[in-house]
Amino acid sequence: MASTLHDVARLAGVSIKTVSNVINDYPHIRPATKARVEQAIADLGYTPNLTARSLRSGRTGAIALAVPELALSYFAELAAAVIEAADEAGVVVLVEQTGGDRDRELELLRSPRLQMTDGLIFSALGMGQDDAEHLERPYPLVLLGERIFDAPVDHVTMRNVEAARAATEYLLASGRRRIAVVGAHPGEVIGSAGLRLRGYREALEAAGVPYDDSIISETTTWHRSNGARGMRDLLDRGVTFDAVFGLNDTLALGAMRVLQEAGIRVPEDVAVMGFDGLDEAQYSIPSLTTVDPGQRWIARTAVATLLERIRRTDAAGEPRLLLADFHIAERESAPSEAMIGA
Amino acid sequence: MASTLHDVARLAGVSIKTVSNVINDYPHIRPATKARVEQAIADLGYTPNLTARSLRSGRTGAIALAVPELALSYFAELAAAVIEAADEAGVVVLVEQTGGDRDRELELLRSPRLQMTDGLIFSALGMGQDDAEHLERPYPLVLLGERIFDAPVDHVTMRNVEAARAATEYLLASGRRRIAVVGAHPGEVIGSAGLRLRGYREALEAAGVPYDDSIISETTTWHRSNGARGMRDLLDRGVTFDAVFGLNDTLALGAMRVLQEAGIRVPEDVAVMGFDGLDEAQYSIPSLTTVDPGQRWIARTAVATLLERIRRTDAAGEPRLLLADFHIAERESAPSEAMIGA
DNA sequence: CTGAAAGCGCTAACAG
DNA sequence: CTGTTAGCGCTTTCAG
Repeated sequence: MASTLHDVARLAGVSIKTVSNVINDYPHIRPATKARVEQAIADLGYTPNLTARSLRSGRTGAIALAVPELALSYFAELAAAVIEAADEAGVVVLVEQTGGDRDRELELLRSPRLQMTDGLIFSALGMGQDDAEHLERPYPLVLLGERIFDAPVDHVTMRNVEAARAATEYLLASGRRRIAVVGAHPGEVIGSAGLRLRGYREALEAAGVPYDDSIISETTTWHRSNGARGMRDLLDRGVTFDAVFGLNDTLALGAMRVLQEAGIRVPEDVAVMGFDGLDEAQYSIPSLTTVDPGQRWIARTAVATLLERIRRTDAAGEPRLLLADFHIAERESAPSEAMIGA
Repeated sequence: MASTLHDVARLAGVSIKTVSNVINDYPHIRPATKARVEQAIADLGYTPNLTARSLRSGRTGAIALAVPELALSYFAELAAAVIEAADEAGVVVLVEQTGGDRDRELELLRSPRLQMTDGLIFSALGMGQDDAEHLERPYPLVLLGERIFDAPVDHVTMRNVEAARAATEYLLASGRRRIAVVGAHPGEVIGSAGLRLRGYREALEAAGVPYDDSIISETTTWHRSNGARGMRDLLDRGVTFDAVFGLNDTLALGAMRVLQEAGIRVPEDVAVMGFDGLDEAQYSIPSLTTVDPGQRWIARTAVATLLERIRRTDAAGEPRLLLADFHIAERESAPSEAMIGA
């Protein structure tokens, strides 16, 4: 079926090595020979067999990306950015879904399937700090997410605490004092929820505003329905608040919907702030003010770091922690002080 | 580094063939031998080298999925479903993004990278009917989408015309007569926009409602902002309508936002209908009535069909056209007749 | 039931 | 500048 180096060599009347040289454009080849070989390649429609090349070189030209769930916008956007960055580097991406399940994550880390790739970008969600050791494998790995820190691997992530603190400060600066939270994880310290809640508390404390857990709503997963449910809980409790901080955009959008159903005006009665900087946050009604934690930078940096590790596997160097810059995307659901003044 | 069959064979004191037999659980092995080999495998932490296996067998255990853009919810959900189905079959998925660009789609079809996979699920968007011939390749391929029909490949897709017709009939049945459309593609006959518009026209005609192109808004791409812009156009034209059919959910959501900004009540003044059955359509305010064209079925069927082709590449059989069932997901933005009566 | 050996298509020493 | 050759690690006849 497909032609091989031998076929090309035979047709061009040269040896297999010469053909190989042409393909990998080895510098010293007589132009005439080169032309003859190229002609033969064209005639046969020859393409090198990548599997054979992989076996020989130990490189596949593919990387793996593991995320909890592609259908979650955050991970879809992450995957899109990773694939784009990889494509620019001439590398393809194999995408795995773990469902955010610890066992499946651990299983993936030991999976022989990973041999089909040169390295892994791993967005952990189910695993916790105690599982850090499982990340130590003789295989290029870049960790994303905020479930595990100080593991012996490169880690690209966002400034959760600082970004959540900035978001809360923004709400405080706009005059809000009773800021409810949707999406807290019971007792969590590390992890997106725990860290963001910490940033929230730090901002309150710095401003001298008391922390009140009656306006903190907890949920396990971060789908839109959870944001809606969380807000319903808050309303049912009969507590008062003048702002809501959704620990991610999806939650904030769900919460905003319930607010509006209840006849509460956004932002006049209650301001809403999200976290993630999703595309769709621009198109809700009202559009969602959110903190963009630098996801595209994270994707690009993860790919660059992984490829770097793959290239120089020998001179490993210390594992690095790389943190993205964040910024607040001010929109309608939570205008800044200035806008209110206007 | 990694141990090989030879290492295992040496440790177990058997030949390499015996080890291979154990791994591929060949039936007739003496239990004692088998146990000894398994012990050696465990001791060495041996895992078979998949690249070598691929070279030998000609199979990679991976398939490719090409979509325009993962950040579009529709394709993210499609990819999630494809990966899940593939995973159940023990196959991994390499995801490529084409940007919906014809040249990149054609390039992908000839890409040597595809050798790293056993087959391709190809969601074409930029290519048109005239490019059908390019799909005829000596490589298992399943086509998705509605840009190309009657190509010599398996094609899994939705009933665009019928589903759009049903959506329109639903609006007509609920008493709407002036149904605007957002997202039409100028002059398109085949393709999602063209086919869905045809279904729309068929329904109007059957009901004796005149088609009026002053309430048809055109757009090239199908992002949320296009839906918003389309609706603004309609409002600027000063035309009247009592319903909007967004040719996909994203457009419908964008359009709905603009309606509400303009103080037009949904569904009281204008009903809104989408197309795609996206998860997020459940969480908008109001929730979006939409037609679910059977995307999950499409994903599962595409994977099953592709694996089937890969398995029996010899007895090819005729290319098949597989069409998903659709249904209308009735929600708040467009209540049915019955609901209005209630 | 198990061993020996060929070869998938390619790259890279090593010769010439 | 180009040819020969030895594997990468595995599967698979073909013998025993």
